[in-house]
Amino acid sequence: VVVSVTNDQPRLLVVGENEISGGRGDSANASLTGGDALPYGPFDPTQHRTLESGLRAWVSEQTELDLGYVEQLYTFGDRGRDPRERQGGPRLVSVGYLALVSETVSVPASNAKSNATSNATWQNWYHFLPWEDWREGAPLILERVIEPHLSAWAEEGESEFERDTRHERIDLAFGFTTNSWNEKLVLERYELLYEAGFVQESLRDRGCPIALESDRAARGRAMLFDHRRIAATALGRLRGKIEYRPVIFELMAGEFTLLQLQRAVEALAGTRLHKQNFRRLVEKGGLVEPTGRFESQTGGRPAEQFRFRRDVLLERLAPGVKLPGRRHTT
Amino acid sequence: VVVSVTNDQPRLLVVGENEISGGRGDSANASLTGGDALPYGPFDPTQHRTLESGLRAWVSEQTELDLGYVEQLYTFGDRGRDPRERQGGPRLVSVGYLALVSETVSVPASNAKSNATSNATWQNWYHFLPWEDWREGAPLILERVIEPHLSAWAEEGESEFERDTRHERIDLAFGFTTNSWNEKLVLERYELLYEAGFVQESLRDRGCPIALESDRAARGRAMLFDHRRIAATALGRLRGKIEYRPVIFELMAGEFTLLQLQRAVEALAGTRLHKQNFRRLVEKGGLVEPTGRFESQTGGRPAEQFRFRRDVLLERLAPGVKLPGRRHTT
DNA sequence: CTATTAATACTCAATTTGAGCATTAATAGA
DNA sequence: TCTATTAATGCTCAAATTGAGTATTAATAG
Repeated sequence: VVVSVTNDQPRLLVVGENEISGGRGDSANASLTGGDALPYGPFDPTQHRTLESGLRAWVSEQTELDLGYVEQLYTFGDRGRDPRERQGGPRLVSVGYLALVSETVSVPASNAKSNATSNATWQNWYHFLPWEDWREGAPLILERVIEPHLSAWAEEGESEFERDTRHERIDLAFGFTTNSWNEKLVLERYELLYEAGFVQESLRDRGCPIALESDRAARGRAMLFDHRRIAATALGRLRGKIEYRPVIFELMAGEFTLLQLQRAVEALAGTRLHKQNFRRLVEKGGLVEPTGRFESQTGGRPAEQFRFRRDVLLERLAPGVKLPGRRHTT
Repeated sequence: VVVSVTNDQPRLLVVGENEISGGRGDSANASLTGGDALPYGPFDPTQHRTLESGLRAWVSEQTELDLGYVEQLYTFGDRGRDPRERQGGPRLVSVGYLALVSETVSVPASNAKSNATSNATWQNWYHFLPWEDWREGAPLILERVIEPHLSAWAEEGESEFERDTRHERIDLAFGFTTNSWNEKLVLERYELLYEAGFVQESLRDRGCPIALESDRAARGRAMLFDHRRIAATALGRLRGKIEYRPVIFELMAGEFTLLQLQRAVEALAGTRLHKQNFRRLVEKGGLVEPTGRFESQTGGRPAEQFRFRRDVLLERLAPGVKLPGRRHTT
């Protein structure tokens, strides 16, 4: 999951429209077009000393990108991840990694090195998980489309216990009745939507041939295999990590204004923050130092430019950027 | 990494003294006895739908234990994890899991089901990582043995830059000069000790035949392969998780006094806590409810017994047990 | 010259945290 | 029975952190 932030949007490196080769004319045929895919590839143990070095080599082979920060995300090994298993394909186990790429480095990856299969592009993360972006307030689709769908699904439960459990899970993840949104529960929300048959992948994986045509925007774009689940795992993890490690700076250019920094955090967190308090935390935390230069194309008063104080990584356990109370006011 | 807490000690399920079959009479021979091992086994994709279900089945096959809480830890795939690779053995990739077992359930696993290879026992976690237990104050070995060893190693760096970097890493992880201990940096500390040649595994992996006889207690018990690193990963992860998820209750019996709960947290965190503040946090967090029963074998005033309020898991995102300031006073 | 967009400085109340004192209720041993 | 000991439990208080502003300053676009 290769991430960057440009134009105040979180972006994912995506290798477009994949064809799954495999089944020939059987019922699973409807699912052969997997949609966008996360970049993935085989690991060759004879070539690479570690999983991470294999990943880095593979990415720089496929794209122009040089990954900076990389961390292991999760290992996915459920049966049926790759529908070709049904046609006797091998059981794939994928070790997912999260990689952060700085804004300046992020060359559009389409100029891949002489590799026909690689047509990678940067896509807005929220195209795949549209309900996760609360920066302009609660997304309308939540109340209009998602809540009714999930409620109906909860009521379909066999037993009263199951119905109750479903309602509780929904409420915890989406906060409909408590009116509270926890931006970190990305995976929990995706899993509910998958179970409830709201996202295309769940129908596809059940071998259901019908594509969901209504509310396409609300359902988000489908991805190959379980890649959308992996993308959700990554977003949840990153939203958590931002708060306790200074990973946000891996996504910034070398110099930035505090508002630019705030916008990047907001883009990933999917919420707006209180500006003054955000500054207080960042500056008090000793995470940045002023460069003395000013950015004057701000459209307002020029903002001082800052850089990340890399030394804090050594001085102490650098704390990351707390989300200072999601802004409820101006 | 199967964990429980008994008698105020964190314990690990360990399958004793493993013989690594493989090399015959070459220089690597000295390393053939791997020491204690974490329970591990193969994953059979034809038998199991998910990695986790494979793990559960395998553990209940090998031991009497029924795992409760299970979470994926990390996937280990570095070259050389298994020294038999050098003799043409396969490259192993291990998906590590952390499992928590409640005190009452934790039948000593030695009565394994008709399985000759399994002679599992519960071992004190700190036998393997003795420098991590600060409950009786800073371990003496830190100042007496570890600090000198690490300093010497730092000074052996080739360049000034490398020496500086080493000193800074040491200081961040162990807090020698800042006099601050971050209990979560377990893996960072283990890695430094490994790099510095302090733990037996690092000499073993370099093919060095000499066993470290001096300061055996300070070095902790060695484990098979990279299992001690895995154990360190698990301890760091668990110490973090306790604070933001109510996982500690997975390790408790159904009913417990608040002091018992505190002792369990302290056992894992490796620090002492301020009793009154601990109670305040637990009770205010709504994590427990009184049963009305009292435990009178406390040696003092009888303590009320509590149970975990499982409902909090559904009501809201239950917060876990913050470590209320490591106690500096009485 | 003015409206607009931000940056930046400062305030203030509510909460949370760290540390401790005091009181109560049992048990073990003299 | 009396006393020392071990804990549980109740309560206080100051310091630090957080949430939510107000006010002021400095640019640009039209």
